[in-house]
Amino acid sequence: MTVRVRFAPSPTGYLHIGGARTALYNYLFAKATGGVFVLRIEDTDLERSNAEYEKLQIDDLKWLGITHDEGPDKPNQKYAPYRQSERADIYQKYALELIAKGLAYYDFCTDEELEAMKEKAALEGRDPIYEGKWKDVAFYQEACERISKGEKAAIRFRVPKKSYTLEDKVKGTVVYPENMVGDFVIVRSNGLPVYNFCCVIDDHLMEITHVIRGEDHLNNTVRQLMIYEALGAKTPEFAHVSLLIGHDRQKLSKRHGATSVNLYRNEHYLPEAMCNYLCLLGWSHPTERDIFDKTDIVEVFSLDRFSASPAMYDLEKLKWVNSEHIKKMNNASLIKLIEKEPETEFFRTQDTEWKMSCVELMKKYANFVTDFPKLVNELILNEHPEKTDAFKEILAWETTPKIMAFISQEVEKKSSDFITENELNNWIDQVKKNLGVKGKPLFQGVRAALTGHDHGPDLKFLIPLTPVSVLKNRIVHLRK
RNA sequence: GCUCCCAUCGUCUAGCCCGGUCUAGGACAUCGCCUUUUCACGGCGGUAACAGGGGUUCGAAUCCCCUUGGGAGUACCA
Repeated sequence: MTVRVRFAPSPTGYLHIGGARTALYNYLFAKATGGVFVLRIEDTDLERSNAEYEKLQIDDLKWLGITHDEGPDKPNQKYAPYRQSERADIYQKYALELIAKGLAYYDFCTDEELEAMKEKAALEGRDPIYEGKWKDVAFYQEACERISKGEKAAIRFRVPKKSYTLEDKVKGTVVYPENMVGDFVIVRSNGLPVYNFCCVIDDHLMEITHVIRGEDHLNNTVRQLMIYEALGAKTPEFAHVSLLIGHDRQKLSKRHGATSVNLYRNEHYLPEAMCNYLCLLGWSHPTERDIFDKTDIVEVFSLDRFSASPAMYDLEKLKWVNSEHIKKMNNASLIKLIEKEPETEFFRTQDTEWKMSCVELMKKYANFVTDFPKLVNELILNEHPEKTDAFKEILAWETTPKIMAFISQEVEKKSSDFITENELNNWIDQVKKNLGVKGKPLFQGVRAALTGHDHGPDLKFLIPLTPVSVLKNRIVHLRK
């Protein structure tokens, strides 16, 4: 039996970090088992759903490299359509079937009646469980007549009086007691079916074998178990992954800041890093590796390494993972990415050799691709570096002004575009011999004279990357 | 409230299922030291956790119960 998994987002907003994580787990599981990854759109809530969001979410998924085998954007597929809004007749058919079997019934209650029931229940300290006004099979004939006359009614599922047990891949055995839920609506009075109903029918019809989704669905599952049973359908395996939480330990949501994938995409985070980090929240590598890409992980991915407790989404660690992926990346690809960044004219117009050594040097300090232009501007192109206290302190050493005078004189003499590492070493040697400076005063002095900073990348790599024209202007600025 | 789920360093986690090898391992962050004739690189190291209480057992982070804490669900949303 081939594994078939699905990711089923509602197109009611941007792709969320948490959604991306569940999608990733499904994708990984499909790849690891040679299975099929299905994308299904759960857009039965017409008021909140929006086709634009569907497209945006698919784009974000694609950006992350989480590609589906089946979905609404692919033609001629066996299980189509993949949008719930296009499957209304299917749900209708099954709902009618359940009514015919007495497993569901029409409910003519008005919103006001329902509201009154809820208030009464709240007052009595009970759960607002539907009392079953139209539950009696004796109403069946009457209900059918009213419906055939065009009257509107919701369809409710008749909840069996028994408890249910789920063997969850992550949570273990979960027991849902009898009376946990009241008869619930499966089709709204406007004719549109409801999530718990569609979901089961689709998973059944699409032959989904494993449902990997967020823990927020764990309580829902009992309703779904009931429907599988009523349908006489085989239940898939379930894996309820723990939720992502924010710093306040609440379920991650918009108010925690950057929680949509497109924000990270816009900031040019590396998609591989994003997946790497997301994968690690709630799942652990069998050999405790923490930097990997999808191809590595597919070989070892399994459902038995999930943590059962929620995981806090932490930007600091994401940052680190991203920086590790930058270091891992080859320089040529990195250069391509950097050149797509704004304000990189100078970078783009240099020769390959320059770019290669620049990237090689800067990647040690960059956490994000967007750091490269910043680094280049700050470290290489800045002609007017801020004279920090640390710089002024170095300037106050008695040897520093002498070093500056010498360096300035040497730089002034240069007519080439760049100075070489050898030339730099030469200057350092001369300062050492002629001025008798060595050790910390020497290097700090030379660094201060050339860069205006008290720290930074190795001078022998940094200075040969800096245009002589910049050096000249910078030194004038620094000596003032 | 009710139902379900969860509980190891500040954070992500390994270990738990199959009790001894755990004076609890790794990673991020943080701190310190070393090295590179300077430094934001690199190397090494430190601080830091089994929520509490009862059992079971020769022995419990690991099994059971209770308490506490946290989370989720409780819709004609998904």
